[in-house]
Amino acid sequence: MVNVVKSDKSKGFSIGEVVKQTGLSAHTLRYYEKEGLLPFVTKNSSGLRVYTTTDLQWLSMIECLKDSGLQIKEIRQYIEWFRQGDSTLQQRLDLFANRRKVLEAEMARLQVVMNKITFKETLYTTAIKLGSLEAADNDKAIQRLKKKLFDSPDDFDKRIQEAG
Amino acid sequence: MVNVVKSDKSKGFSIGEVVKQTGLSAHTLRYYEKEGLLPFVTKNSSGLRVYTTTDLQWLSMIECLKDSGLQIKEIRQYIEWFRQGDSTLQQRLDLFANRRKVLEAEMARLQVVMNKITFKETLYTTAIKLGSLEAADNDKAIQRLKKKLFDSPDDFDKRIQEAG
DNA sequence: TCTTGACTTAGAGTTAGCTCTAGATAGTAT
DNA sequence: ATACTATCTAGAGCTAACTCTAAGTCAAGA
Repeated sequence: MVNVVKSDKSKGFSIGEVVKQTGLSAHTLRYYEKEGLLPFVTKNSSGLRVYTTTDLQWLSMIECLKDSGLQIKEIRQYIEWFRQGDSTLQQRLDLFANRRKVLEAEMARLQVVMNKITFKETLYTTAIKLGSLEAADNDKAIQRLKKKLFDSPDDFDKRIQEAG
Repeated sequence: MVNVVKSDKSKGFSIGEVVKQTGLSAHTLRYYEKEGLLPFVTKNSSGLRVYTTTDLQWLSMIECLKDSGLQIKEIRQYIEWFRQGDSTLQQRLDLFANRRKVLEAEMARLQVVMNKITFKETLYTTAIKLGSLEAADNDKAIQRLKKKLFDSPDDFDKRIQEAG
């Protein structure tokens, strides 16, 4: 009934099997390959792609690098460095060190946004309780919270309060 | 020498002044307006935009919502709710509550990525010290660290190790 | 043999969020 | 008067990362 492309597990996986394992679409897998992210994928005598366990490991690494905010072309650069061997260890270390710094900055940024959003959540909860946004804005507890959260010397909000 | 458009501070700011204050480009400010994010901006008798302090407050709010991951059309929706008054308090509260959940998930995700990147940084530091990536991979301390970080039951990396 | 379904390719289309261009106007400086 | 600068509009162009289309190949099942 079901027509499954068998790709002889000892030799690797078909693109359909990789789709199931990774959740990526076949389109995306071919796109990644065209962009140089999967330089190890081979084809069988019929022209079908055969993915090895190493290719799946690379897809996992690509996912990690993407999640860290790297662009496709930067991931390709990393893979090229990998293929060049130990002479590029320093470049790759630099890339990871830079990623860590970017991630740290991003997490700090998100924490600032989180504080603002949480304040708004409190503000609107109070507004619903009191019946209007204006009443909540004039609420003493809300004003104290706002002062506590945003009246630090270098916060932009000290000068320009957010609307809404 | 310098030709500054004077927009009578008591009545507001020119687009050039807003560019300086916000760091956004004039193109972007007009684009936001076209997309419905600045429905309060008026024009003077010459057809030039005049921004008020309220508009600057909205730009600050827009920045916050964008930073929280909201799309432009979702921000427009929020602004429409705001203009509709207290009858939409619940929708706005829901939006903020949802934002907080999304931000929490995003921060958790970033922490996972951070662990992986930090491991890679340690791995490559060791590789440079030992002279090759293979030597670092075989290093006992590295293997212990890898086991400690990634051998939890539901980590994908338990089954598919990352390459590179 | 015919059909089905998974695969192949080259290349076009999509989306978000800008970013820029061209040509016009209005006010200021020399 | 002339030049300069800031602004205006409509609409085209750009980038990243997909996402899809059309037309074709290939192997297995009824």
